[in-house]
Amino acid sequence: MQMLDSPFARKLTSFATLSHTDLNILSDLHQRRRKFAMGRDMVRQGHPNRTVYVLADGWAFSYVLLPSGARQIVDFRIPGDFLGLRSILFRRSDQNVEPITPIEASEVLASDLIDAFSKTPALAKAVLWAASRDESMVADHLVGLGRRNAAERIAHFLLELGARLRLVGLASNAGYACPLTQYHLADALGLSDVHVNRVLRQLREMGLVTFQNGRVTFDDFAALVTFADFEGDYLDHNGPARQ
Amino acid sequence: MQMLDSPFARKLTSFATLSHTDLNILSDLHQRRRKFAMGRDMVRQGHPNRTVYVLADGWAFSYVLLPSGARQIVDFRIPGDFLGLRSILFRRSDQNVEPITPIEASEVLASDLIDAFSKTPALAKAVLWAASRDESMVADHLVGLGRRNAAERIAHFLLELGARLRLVGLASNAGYACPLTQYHLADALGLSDVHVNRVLRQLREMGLVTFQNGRVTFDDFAALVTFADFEGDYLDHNGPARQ
DNA sequence: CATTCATCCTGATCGAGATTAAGTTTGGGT
DNA sequence: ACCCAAACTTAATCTCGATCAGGATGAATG
Repeated sequence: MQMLDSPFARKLTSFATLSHTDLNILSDLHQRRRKFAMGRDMVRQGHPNRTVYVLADGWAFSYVLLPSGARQIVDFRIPGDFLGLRSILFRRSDQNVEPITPIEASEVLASDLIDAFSKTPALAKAVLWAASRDESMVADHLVGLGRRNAAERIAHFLLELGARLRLVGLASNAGYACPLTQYHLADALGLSDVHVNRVLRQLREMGLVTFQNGRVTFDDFAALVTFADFEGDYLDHNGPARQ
Repeated sequence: MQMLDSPFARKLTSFATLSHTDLNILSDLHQRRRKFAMGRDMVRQGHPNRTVYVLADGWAFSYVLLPSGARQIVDFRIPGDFLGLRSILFRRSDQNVEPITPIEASEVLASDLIDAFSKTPALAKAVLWAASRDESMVADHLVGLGRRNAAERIAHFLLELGARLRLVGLASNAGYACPLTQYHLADALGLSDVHVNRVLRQLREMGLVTFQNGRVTFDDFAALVTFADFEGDYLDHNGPARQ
């Protein structure tokens, strides 16, 4: 069964909360694979949204456009993540989602997902857990924007992204492949592109981390963790609590 | 039944998604009323948390403390809100919660709440909806921090808070009672207390809004909405989608 | 092969907001 | 009536990061 090999299943099963039957029910929900080209919105602000996607391959990000023209990226979505989970109960999306790379995603009808809650309460738990985790990440992001300077912000962000990617086997302590541009970083971290470039150079010259050629390399992981005051543990082994 | 008059029930029922039996089951879960004195943490960062509270009366806020000593307030909780919802599945809290005023809250055991999901799937939906709404608010907050200047940020924040309070009958277009200090605003909005004071004066002198003596007064609501580029609709009638 | 276009890089200048360092108002306690 | 601690207010100075104005590179397109 393809499902059991996907980053999604890998993440969920790593918390050992879903039984095999649960996973099968979830697997049945996956209606079809869809591909999305980069640069065009998958979900649009203010539009009703009746489907959820599970990202199988590729990266995307959700963002808000302000009338000033400024763009704030709220978070990045990597393989194994839900796309548009929040908008299944909120009737319309308050954010846009745009692919960074070509995307493959499994489509799930929101109504099917909700109906499945009654069949397998464990699924409701898992989905609520995913939502909680998303909120946690957004909250962390928020703390960075509010109370960290540019260098700490960038360092922290790169570490956090690494921690998430490690969960689905796409990163190590050495580094990871990363399709983001410096513009993405700027819009996510509330900085100008120029300044992101400058600070990245500083971090590189300090021998902490290198962000270049589509790759993030941790030159001195321990020092970077100290510098950014990063606590990566909350993502690692905090699956749904077992009763 | 006391439950049906609470801000909590008022909010949930206003979306017409919970049946009376659902509400009764939820009501049975409320174990006991607890009071908390202001200034002392109800939930502490890094501590396990096995209970959820529903705020019946008073205000609180959740925050993160950075090693630099800086404090970032993630959000404010007002009557009708869950407290610690995120940490019921995340085994430990990544944030602190501190009362602003004396608090009265109903305690719900996390395990009871989760068990109830199997009895009434509608409850799972409602809880997921609450979590989604929380995430939406945090995301909005994030956008403000990233891409709005101090004045827009403060104006937007005061409007958003007003919209939330209106939902539970604690505010009107004229204004609302607000126990926050300027320090709270500063730590929520990533500004210094001094600058908050300055900008509040500017907003007052522009005839937009007055934040004084524990009260927020909208001197020119329409102008303020324009100034802050506020879209208050998403809170109003976006309850769980009806199938 | 020339030409766009996106990405990345750099230096100079400027401004929003932080910091510092006061003073004032308010309310509670004794 | 007094003291004290919060909360609030204001002004002067400094710093971080934005903005402006470029140039360099490589990949994709004609």
